[in-house]
Amino acid sequence: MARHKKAKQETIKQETRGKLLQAAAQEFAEQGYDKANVNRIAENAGYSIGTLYNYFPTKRELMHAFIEETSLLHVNFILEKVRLADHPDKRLVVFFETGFEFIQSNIVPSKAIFNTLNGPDEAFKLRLFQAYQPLFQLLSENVIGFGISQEVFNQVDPVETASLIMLIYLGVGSQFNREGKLWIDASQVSEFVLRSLRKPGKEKQ
Amino acid sequence: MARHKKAKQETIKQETRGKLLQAAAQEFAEQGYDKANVNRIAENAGYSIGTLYNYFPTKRELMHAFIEETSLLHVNFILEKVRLADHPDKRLVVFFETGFEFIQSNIVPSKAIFNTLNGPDEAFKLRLFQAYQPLFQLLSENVIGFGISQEVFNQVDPVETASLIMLIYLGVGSQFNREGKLWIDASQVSEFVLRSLRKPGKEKQ
Amino acid sequence: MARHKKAKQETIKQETRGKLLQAAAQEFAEQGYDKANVNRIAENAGYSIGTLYNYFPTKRELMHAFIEETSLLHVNFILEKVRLADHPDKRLVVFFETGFEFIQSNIVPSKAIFNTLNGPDEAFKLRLFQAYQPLFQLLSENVIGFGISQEVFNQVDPVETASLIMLIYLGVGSQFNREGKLWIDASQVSEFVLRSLRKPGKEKQ
Amino acid sequence: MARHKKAKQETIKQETRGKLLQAAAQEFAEQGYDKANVNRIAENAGYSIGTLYNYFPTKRELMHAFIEETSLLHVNFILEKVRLADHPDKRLVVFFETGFEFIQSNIVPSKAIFNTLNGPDEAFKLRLFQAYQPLFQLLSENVIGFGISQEVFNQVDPVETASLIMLIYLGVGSQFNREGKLWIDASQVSEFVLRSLRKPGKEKQ
DNA sequence: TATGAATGAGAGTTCATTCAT
DNA sequence: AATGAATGAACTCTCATTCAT
Repeated sequence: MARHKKAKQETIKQETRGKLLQAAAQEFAEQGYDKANVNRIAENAGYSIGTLYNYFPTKRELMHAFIEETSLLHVNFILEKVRLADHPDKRLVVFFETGFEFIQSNIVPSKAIFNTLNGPDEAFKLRLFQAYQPLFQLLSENVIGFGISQEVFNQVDPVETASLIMLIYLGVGSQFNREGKLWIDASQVSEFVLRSLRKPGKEKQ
Repeated sequence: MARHKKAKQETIKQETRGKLLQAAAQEFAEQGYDKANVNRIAENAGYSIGTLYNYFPTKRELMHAFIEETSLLHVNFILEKVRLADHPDKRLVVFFETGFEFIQSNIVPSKAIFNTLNGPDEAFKLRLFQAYQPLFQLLSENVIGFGISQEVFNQVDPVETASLIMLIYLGVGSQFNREGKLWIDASQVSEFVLRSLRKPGKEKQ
Repeated sequence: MARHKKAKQETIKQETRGKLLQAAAQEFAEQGYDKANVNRIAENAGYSIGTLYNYFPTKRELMHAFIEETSLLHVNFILEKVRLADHPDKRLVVFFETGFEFIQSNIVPSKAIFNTLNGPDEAFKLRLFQAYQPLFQLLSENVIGFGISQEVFNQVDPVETASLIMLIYLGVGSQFNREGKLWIDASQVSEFVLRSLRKPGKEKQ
Repeated sequence: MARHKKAKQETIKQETRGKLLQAAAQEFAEQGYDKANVNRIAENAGYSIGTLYNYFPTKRELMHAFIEETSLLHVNFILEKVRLADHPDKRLVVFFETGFEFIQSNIVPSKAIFNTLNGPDEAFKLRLFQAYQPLFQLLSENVIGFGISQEVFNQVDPVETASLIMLIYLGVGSQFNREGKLWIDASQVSEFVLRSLRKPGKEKQ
């Protein structure tokens, strides 16, 4: 087989895979993992059920692939932007801003992720926690730890505080209306958190 | 039928119903609603499937009954205790303390409730939100609004802030290990929140 | 036990039995035998399921009792009236008149009977055919045979013709609207049949 | 997919559907709708229960499909033949002849249809009445109305008389023995009806 | 590479019947 | 004579998965 033909086939495969994952996200978001129907996923993606099974050997593997794919995008999107800020306050603000921005422009997969995050399946949860580990580390080291070392934030436990902030982020993020609008502004959330973190007398002007 | 006989039958019914609901809580907690198996619930409760269906006409109704029952206990447990405190700070502390206490002494039903709260079923969520409405009202009026009027708390939006606190409460509460131990102390959580709420210069000694 | 007490008990039993049969008729009429629910029958009769089973050992037996009871009333009602008429024409007219009259004043049990008559259960059908045998005999002997011997009717096969007339009677009788009104008059039906039976030149004036 | 492959698959589907419908007819005929067992239908057709449900989404839909299919055959079979006759007498004779012929060569589905026609399910009945509407129209217009206009038949109400004839047809047709033999000849039935319809002095030689 | 007809274990639900009271 | 809580076999329907084409 000619080399260019192989490359073309590869492209086709990636496209098919992408469409299937997108349809899976939709289904997982609407129905949750347990009620999600693989036949319907294949159909909505425009392929036969046989094709889906050529790409993902089981329903669980499909879910795994979806988790991996989405969380990677999610994490990278936030990571890049946060690191550009230099002040601890600014980093926290950017964290919530970009985080919510990602959610709002990816409502469907985000909803599926949030459902899974609080669902009963421990194996899925573990995968998600691992996938979101970089975000957690970013918060505890590059935001809170950084803020403490800069003497801008109170002497709190970075790990526990990072957990609380993650929890707030995910809690707020998981509640949006049908248009993907959150019920609270990113700025208000960061305000709330910063008031708790900042050393007295160190308020930003 | 003799009066005492009727009363006795009523007792029997309540006992059966209770056992079934308890087994349901266990199953819902372990499996989530969709994977929960009504046959297993009946069996674990020590009854046949027919008996379960004599008490609850569908799996959904069983879930509804469980939600109603548990959330009522949960809400009342917190409500009573919080109202006894007179200082806004104290009320918030008591809110988290009694809240987490309830969760720790009712791990199984709590887990089922938290799963549902973030699950894909909107109808269940609605029921839960309605059931937890009193708790939300307590926070926004009797804690935050009260704190603002006492000039102890900052001039924040009581409703939005109550939402954030509920979210923190539920987020923290939903993550406990097998023994029902939370990963963070109630006192640390209230510390975090109070630092954000308190007016500068109004810290409790 | 005193004799009058026994008699009183007997009366109570008959009353209970009657109410149960009435409720059974209603249920059989609305649902057909297979979908009929014995628990519902007991409930609608105002008794517990246990009581129903004290009177009728199985659902089938309940049906049998209902068939026996109703068909006996039905047959006797017609038999008595038809025999009073002396002219063959008149007998046929009375047959349809009293037959439809019975149906209209007993819509509920009649509907149940007609359903059963054309239902898939051969055992029930057999019972019904036996129960309606007297009516069939009345037609073939006392109406058609009588008409032929009186040289008023054509020389037809009395048995086959009786079957056709029974069929017409039951067919017409099984189609009434909600108020029990038939779609055709008894007189029109007997007209139709008499035109076929009567010898030319023997029309009644 | 190659064109001939698609066509082949279509053929397979039609074959499977046909076998399932045939097995359904058998089961409906023997048991009636309520006691009919879909698992048994699938098994007797030589397929798994899953396959049956790939073709018919519910038991009711299976029944609907069966009704539609069978009644169409039944009606068309009679319609074509009756229209070929030119004399009103002949048309009635042909109506009964071809009607009973169809029943005798399709005993199983016919039995299922007759059961349904007199069963308790109003929705099924409605469908059947609609499906047999053309036959009814044929009788009232092309047979009876035609006979009256030709001055061969008495001045009867065409609609009511058509109903009576339909009723006789269905009543006679629904009673056959195990070999599908009816208890009366088509000729005897048409004799009976024609004697009632024909104008005096217009008897066919 | 893509297809989709076929599968069957497993789920929720019904209801005739029992029996201790 | 009357009760009704309890039973469990049987039923309809779902859907992840297979495999021959």
